[in-house]
Amino acid sequence: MAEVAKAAGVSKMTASRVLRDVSGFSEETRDKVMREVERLGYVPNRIAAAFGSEQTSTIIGVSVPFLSSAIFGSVLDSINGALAKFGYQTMIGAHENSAETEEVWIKNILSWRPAGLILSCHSHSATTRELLKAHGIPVVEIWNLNTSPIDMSVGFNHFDCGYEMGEYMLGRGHKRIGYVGADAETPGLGALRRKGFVSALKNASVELTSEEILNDKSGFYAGFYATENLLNRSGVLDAIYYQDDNMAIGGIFYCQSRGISVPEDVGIAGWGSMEAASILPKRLTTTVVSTQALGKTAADALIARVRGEPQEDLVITPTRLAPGNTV
Amino acid sequence: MAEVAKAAGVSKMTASRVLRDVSGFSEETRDKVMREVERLGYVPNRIAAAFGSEQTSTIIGVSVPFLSSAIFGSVLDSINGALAKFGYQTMIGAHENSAETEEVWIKNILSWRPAGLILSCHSHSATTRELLKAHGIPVVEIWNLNTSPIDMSVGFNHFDCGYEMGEYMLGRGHKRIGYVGADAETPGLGALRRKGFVSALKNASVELTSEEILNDKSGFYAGFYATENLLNRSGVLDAIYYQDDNMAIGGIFYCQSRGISVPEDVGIAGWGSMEAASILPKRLTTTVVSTQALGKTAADALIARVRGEPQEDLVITPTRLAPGNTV
DNA sequence: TGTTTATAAGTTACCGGTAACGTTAAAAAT
DNA sequence: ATTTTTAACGTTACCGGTAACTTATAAACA
Repeated sequence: MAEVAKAAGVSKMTASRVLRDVSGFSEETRDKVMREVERLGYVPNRIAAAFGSEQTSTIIGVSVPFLSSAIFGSVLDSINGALAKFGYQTMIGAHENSAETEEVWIKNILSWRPAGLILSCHSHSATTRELLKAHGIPVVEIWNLNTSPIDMSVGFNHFDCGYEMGEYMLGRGHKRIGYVGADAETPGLGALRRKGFVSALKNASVELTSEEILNDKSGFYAGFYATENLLNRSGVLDAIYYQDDNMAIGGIFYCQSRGISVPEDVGIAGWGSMEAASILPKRLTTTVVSTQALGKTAADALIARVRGEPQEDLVITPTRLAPGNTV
Repeated sequence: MAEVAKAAGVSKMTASRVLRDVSGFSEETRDKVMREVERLGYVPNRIAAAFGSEQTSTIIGVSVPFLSSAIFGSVLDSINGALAKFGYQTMIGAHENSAETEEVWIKNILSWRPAGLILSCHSHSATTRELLKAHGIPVVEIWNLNTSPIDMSVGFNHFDCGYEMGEYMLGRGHKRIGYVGADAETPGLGALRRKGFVSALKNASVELTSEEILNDKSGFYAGFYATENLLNRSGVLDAIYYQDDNMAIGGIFYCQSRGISVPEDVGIAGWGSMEAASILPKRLTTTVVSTQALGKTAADALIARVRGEPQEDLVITPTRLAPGNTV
């Protein structure tokens, strides 16, 4: 910048002012400086800027369970787009549903003095909570609505999603009901939906007949395979609730391959309105969620807090049970 | 750090040495310093570190078309994991298959003085190429093997993938052949596979009978819908090559919904060995690719270059045509 | 014993910006 | 004509580490 300033015949400080577009320079000076910036191909050094102004950087840390998850990918896209628009850079982390991995990542990212963090879908270690509180950095926890957040929480109410689906299935007259999930060792929020689901059944004095929770990651084949296990083990079921749509689709395919009709022989419901469901011959009964809305809301909330604007601590992102033709 | 040093009764410099684990201190001193680090909850300031050591930062920029794409998500996971292991932070960007968006992102990330960049799946603007060459920063271009890369290239040979599939289809006796793609306005590398495919047909004096390239993003429903358009327009086809597996699956479902048998009435092939194909009743004919291998290879290549270790400029990630039961 | 060598520190200057404050000259108010 | 205000700059110090150098101490050696 010193070079640019010298070439433009002004002081470093004036060049800095022009580049940051703060007040204190004339139009004429701006032109002179910008011309030299262009000519010399000057690329500002944000490291020095972040360092010089005792402020935090324009980095925002975003952590998700896996980057390969389609549904979180779409949340990430939405967050990243919203943040980029306001001049923030996204630093990502994949915590793999482990509080330790998350803690390591958080320690790392805090050393970059980020302006804020967006954490998803995991309960944090004690150290993590302390660290974040001590730094007083804006944090949005997303995915599940957390009623006692570190700072802010934007998310779906997974328990209610499950509860609602439980009531719906009972309402359709089902009695022998199963559940299919994944990630047994590192439970995500599917576990919370299951809890809500089971709770709805309990209220009607119905027990979960059987369940199959794999150790694998969720996916089409996991759903296929788990359904096979479940049905082999428990015999006839009226309906099965799946951790998510992809697993439910796998279940539908298993049934199809064995000549089991859906929903006549067994009802199937998922969660998450995932894209794959769009090609099924029957519309999948599921809970519709907007990952776009979630991501944007979370990013906006974080930016508001960073800028010191008023912002609710809790924002629920609505979900809707969409009855299809599979239950 | 000054506080820590003072508390430990050593100089700032010694504390710095301990924290970076470079030589020049005793075990006793390390213990003293580390104890105070723990006690005071010191989190190092990497911004100051990157600034102080005229070096580049430990940030690595990674740009992909979309974060919501399942296949790139898996590449990202693999890259991020490999980079994190070596103490690098990933800054992501989504270029949405636009050279301008990419350019804006690159200018932004360069202001963070990253140690290196991983760019995917897009030809760059002239300004971008100049900027990167001028900065002399290590760059790996991934996804497609680029024979004249800015710096390094790690990828699949998309043209050959298409060519191979073209030959395979001809070998199965198909003559009236169609193509289905997406992203017409912002073509990715599906366009290159199509080119290879068409080229194989041409070599056997076969013209592409018909094609349907949507403006939408690729996906199950896009494949479903595009197949409907294609078949309505061109009547009977022997086989269809799809931009990727997800679209091919959509195509299979369209056929199923209309009572068209695969592969008896029409053959269907995709690309990318995507997870969804695992639940199909028939194994999908496709090209198997390893996104894991690609990501890890790219990250390793970049780190090698950053560290000044010897590293090939071009690394091809092998692909394999996997004949299934759909062609 | 004196000299060399290795190890463990401390000192100083500096990285490239920005905050805070000081200066100047022109415009506005009295 | 003088004072006050304001916009447009310039100066200086500083952010929190690290590189490069210097110094102190102890061990190894001729």
